[in-house]
Amino acid sequence: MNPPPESLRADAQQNRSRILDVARKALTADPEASLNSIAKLAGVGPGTLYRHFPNRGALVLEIYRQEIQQMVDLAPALIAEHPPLIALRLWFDRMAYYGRIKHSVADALHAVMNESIQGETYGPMVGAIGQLLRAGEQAGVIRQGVDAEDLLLLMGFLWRTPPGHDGEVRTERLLDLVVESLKAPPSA
Amino acid sequence: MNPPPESLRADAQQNRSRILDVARKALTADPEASLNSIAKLAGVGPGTLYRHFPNRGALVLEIYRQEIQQMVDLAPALIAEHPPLIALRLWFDRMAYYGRIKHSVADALHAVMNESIQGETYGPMVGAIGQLLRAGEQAGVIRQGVDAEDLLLLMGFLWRTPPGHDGEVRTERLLDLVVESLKAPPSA
DNA sequence: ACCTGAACACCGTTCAAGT
DNA sequence: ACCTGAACACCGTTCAAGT
Repeated sequence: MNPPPESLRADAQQNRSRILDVARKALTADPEASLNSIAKLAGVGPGTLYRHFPNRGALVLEIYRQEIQQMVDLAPALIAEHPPLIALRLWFDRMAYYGRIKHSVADALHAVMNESIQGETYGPMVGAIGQLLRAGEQAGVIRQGVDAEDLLLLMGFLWRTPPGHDGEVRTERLLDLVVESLKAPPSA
Repeated sequence: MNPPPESLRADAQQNRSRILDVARKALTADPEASLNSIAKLAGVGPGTLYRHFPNRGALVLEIYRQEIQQMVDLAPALIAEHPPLIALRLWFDRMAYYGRIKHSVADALHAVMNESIQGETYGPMVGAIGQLLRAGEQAGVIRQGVDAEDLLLLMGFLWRTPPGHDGEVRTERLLDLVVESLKAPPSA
């Protein structure tokens, strides 16, 4: 799927793809694997790795890009074979699959930290949201049975909104959408 | 808000909070600031920093915990002062504020990488989602005007779902919820 | 044109010595 | 009981020397 540029010499192309293969496995196993250790596993000198990928980010990015490319190619394929709503659902299912097995190296890089943070903060945050939901339920303005953890998870987009004015507008729109979906149906 | 444990000697308490203050600023400015440099800025030896926080994660976690605590305390305060739906909205507004200024150090740690990844993958992913949405619009089963970027942002919870069976169930439930909200209203 | 691998500055982490 | 700071193994990165 992203063949190494043909402009490279044959041995350079081989090195490049062997580095990528090794790096994907090594970084999936241990997100903090050192670049020197990856070079050694790939059987090249550290300088060779740096010739192809000037820094850690460039290497991770290339691995990530290959995975993204798979997702992008999948969309038209699903549209061709399924009704639109099914296609959309299947596409997001695949995205969920990547998230689940942490096959995405970019994501895996954060896993260690997220785990420790999760344990200490998840509970209190869910508790706070639970209070807000219950207050609304008792007042009859929020529908029954909304799960606080679900809502926290869904609200995670807040942490990934692009900076700047556009991001704020988008955030507002999404917040409206979510809050709207929480409202209790008008009573009969 | 999280005063250093009283069991610590007075000078240790001072060191601990000075380290946290310095670390919050330093890590916000540069997510990759070294622990040795933080120790130096705080005017303590590296050993002292490690005595209080055995690794980088522990330090980041403590900073993060202080910020979470603010959010948790805010919930009952808002409930006391506003109608429930307003309280809920204000709380998430505050959460959005943290996301926006990247004041969360945990988040800032990922910023560098996210930026480069963003540029290269955001476009193609939005394009793929756009295709899926348009296919549904043309078939009349997805409502008009849903923004592909909005949807990608909202779907980000997929990357943060906890592993294991519970996570899968929750993911399914949220996917259902989102896909449901995309459906076109039954035509008159 | 590309690769190797020694070398450099710096990192996280430890621990003997101090107070 | 806590702090200091030298020291260690290792990291990312560079670059002269090779083919």
